[in-house]
Amino acid sequence: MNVEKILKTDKKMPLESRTLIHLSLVHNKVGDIINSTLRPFEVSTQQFNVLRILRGQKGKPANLSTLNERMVTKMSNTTRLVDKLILKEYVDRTVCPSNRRKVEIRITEKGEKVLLQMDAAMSNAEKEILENLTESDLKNFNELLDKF
Amino acid sequence: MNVEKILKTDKKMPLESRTLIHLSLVHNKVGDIINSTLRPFEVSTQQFNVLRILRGQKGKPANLSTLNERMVTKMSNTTRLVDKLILKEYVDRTVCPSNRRKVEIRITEKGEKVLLQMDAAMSNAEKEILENLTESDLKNFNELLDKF
DNA sequence: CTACAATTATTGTATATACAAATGTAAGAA
DNA sequence: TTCTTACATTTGTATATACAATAATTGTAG
Repeated sequence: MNVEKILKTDKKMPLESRTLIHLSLVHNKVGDIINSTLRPFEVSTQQFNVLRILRGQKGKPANLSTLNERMVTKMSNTTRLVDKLILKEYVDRTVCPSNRRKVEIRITEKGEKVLLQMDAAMSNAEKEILENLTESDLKNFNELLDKF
Repeated sequence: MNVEKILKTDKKMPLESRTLIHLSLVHNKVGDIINSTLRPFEVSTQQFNVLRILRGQKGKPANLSTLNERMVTKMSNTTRLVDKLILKEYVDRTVCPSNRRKVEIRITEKGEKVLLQMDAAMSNAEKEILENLTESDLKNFNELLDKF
């Protein structure tokens, strides 16, 4: 990915701005690939993330705040995100008996099943996205990301 | 930025997935800072980008496809993005006389003026975002981004 | 010249997201 | 108890974005 070519400019950009633009371009490219990987399953990236988090709970239900902590979205969106997953019967939501302000969200059998299929597709997508990076590149890259 | 801490998990993630999540987290953080930097000026990041591109044209008008090429948005959104900038009187749009399918979009005096103020704010934001990265980090980082 | 295809931009519509306000529940003080 | 405050989630609303359909103009084959 060449920034100048994509932006169709030959102007010399300051390294700082160039870095942030570059980051954005890469993020977009990655996002596009992930979106189109998940499209056949009719879930968004965020919905996929919710499903993964719920599976990680290993039966233990998650409430909205927990989901929120581990995601990028805002609270209000998480509610509606879960609404959509419920419609697809991938998760269920019940009021928490010990504290009725809270909700308990769990992945369903059906949810687990489709999630497995998504995993396979996503794993391929990841390989495709990162095909030009060696393991040492990846480590290096993560270290740099840590500095942000 | 520590991925595991942010996701509040102690699970060992595969390096590949971790990298993509890490990238997303950093991108979000950067986006948040940029958004709040631009908020006082009541423009979105995309609107800011349009203004910068138009200034780069140095008087030469840009049409929608040109803007599009240099941005991440879709065509239809660019139309509405420009609509909003016109409302603020930061740009103007006229039908291209030589090819009436096209439009000519220019930054106005007023637009140039506020853009200068935004530049100053953004330059500070950039410094803040990148304060922990050395010049060699930045070069290194850009090289790695090129591999995506 | 006419008909059809290609180009450029806009509009319609559904979905997504941000932010603030509202709802319902719990916990603590007077 | 009742009042107040804090908590967890949901709803309302404005704005943003994606994608498909449409409109307007130009280019071109016959």
